[in-house]
Amino acid sequence: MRISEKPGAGVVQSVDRALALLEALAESDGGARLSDVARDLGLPVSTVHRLLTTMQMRGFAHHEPHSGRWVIGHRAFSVGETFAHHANLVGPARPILRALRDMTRETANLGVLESEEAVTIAQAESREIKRAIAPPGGRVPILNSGMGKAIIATWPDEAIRNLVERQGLRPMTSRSLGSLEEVMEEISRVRDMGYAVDNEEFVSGMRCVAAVVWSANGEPVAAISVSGLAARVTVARVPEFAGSVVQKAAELSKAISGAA
Amino acid sequence: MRISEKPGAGVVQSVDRALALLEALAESDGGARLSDVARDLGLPVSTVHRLLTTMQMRGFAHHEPHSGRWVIGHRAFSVGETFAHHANLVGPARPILRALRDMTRETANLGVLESEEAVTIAQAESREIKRAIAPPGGRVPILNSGMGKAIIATWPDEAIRNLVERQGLRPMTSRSLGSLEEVMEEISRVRDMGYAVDNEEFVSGMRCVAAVVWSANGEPVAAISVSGLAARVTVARVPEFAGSVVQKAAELSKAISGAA
DNA sequence: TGCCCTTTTTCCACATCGTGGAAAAGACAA
DNA sequence: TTGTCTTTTCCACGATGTGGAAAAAGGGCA
Repeated sequence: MRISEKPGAGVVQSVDRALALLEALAESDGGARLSDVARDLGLPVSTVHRLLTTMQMRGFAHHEPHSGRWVIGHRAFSVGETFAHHANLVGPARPILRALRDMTRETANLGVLESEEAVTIAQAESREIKRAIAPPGGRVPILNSGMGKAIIATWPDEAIRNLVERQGLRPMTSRSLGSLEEVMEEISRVRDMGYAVDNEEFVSGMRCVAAVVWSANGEPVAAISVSGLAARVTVARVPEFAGSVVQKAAELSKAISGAA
Repeated sequence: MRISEKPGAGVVQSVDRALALLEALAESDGGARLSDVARDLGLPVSTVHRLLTTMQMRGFAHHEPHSGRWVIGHRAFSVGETFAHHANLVGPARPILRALRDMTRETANLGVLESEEAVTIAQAESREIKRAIAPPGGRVPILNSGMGKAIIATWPDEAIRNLVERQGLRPMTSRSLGSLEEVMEEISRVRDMGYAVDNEEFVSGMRCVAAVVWSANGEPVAAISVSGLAARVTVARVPEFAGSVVQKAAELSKAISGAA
């Protein structure tokens, strides 16, 4: 991997080289020797050495004392890990949310759990009715939300009971879940169907259908939902909406795992 | 995170800054804005902008078109991944860690030794308490860590003495091991029990129970642990946790031996 | 042991390259 | 519209990165 390409305008040469170097280390299996990477990149050893020691000081590169080989450092690992958090969810999700909005004509949402609440992190608003359960950034109790229920339905029963015990239930409308039994029944319904419904449990007059989104490493990281006025998102049409939501949730799961 | 520290000798300023920038992006949840990181790092916006676009060209940083926020790029992720030639460990470990997390409700960890420190390479976070001893990529001195002790307990005494002599002890809390005698006693305890306990020896208030994972050819390659607040992971419950940890460690050992 | 060869590390003078102020271009809100 | 914010571009200056070359550190081999 020569560093052939001339440093495009407005690019910091040394940084560009350092990143190329990181990539070279990543490719080399079992670490690379200074002089080898230098040759591969077509750079003077002294230059590569300086870059490597700089990256070593920040833990992005690591010099194996025994083999004398350079490998990717732990810091590069921990920094890269955070890529898997939800910042990168939003990007791929947007076109999917828009498609979902256009299929259903209702508002499409993407949400995650954060400190035990469901948080909407992206949204494609209905073109017809500008009213959402929660605006982007808005928080809803997990058990009063379709997205929340879709996510925790993947948890073991024990964890769910625990959650209920820890934070209690907050019935906000007459239809909100009011007891642990109701919660467990509802959860088993969600598991059977493969999607969750918020049936006017947070705001009356608003209904919502949600499905879970899986990360590459098998964690339920988010949920996608469609929400709208109960008068339009009728009980009868829920299965229809659910089909679209489940499909799009699967699409997003795939998108965030596939992209490398 | 100011970049305060003067650029040590022999370090490339721009590269050092770029790496600090990556760390800042990683820390900021949900991305950071140009002017904010610039302020945080104490650097001119134009400089930060130049560094970011450089990193963007290589996919290490990514500019969310909608929110205008900068996040860690996919390349940083894929490069960081290779940190572990232990990759073949991490894959099989994930479902096992999740199961362990669900059995215990505490955070489950997988770690290896690297250049004489214990490094966490995978984790299933507790759903209830988001606080870990070390995040993925985090390093802990071997003798202040349950995982570290579990692994070196398989070494001959001579090698352990040698390690202690070479790197000394770093008592980080009042309970940390403080002398070679204490270490050897502790190690023999670990051997008797078949698991290691970090009893607030690295961070006070955090306790951890660990067991070793064996490779197909009988090398102690890793350790699995459960860690949590000392108030929840009480001394009385340690044997209970240990049962789960030992079981899961054995399961992983088997999984990585059976699989090619 | 001593010698030779390879690789890593340090050093330093030169000028390239990164720097950061400032101005321009956008982006929103009122 | 106008004002205030942020992002992006530009450019002259000199601090900073560069790479050749020399010194140091390994590592076989006899």
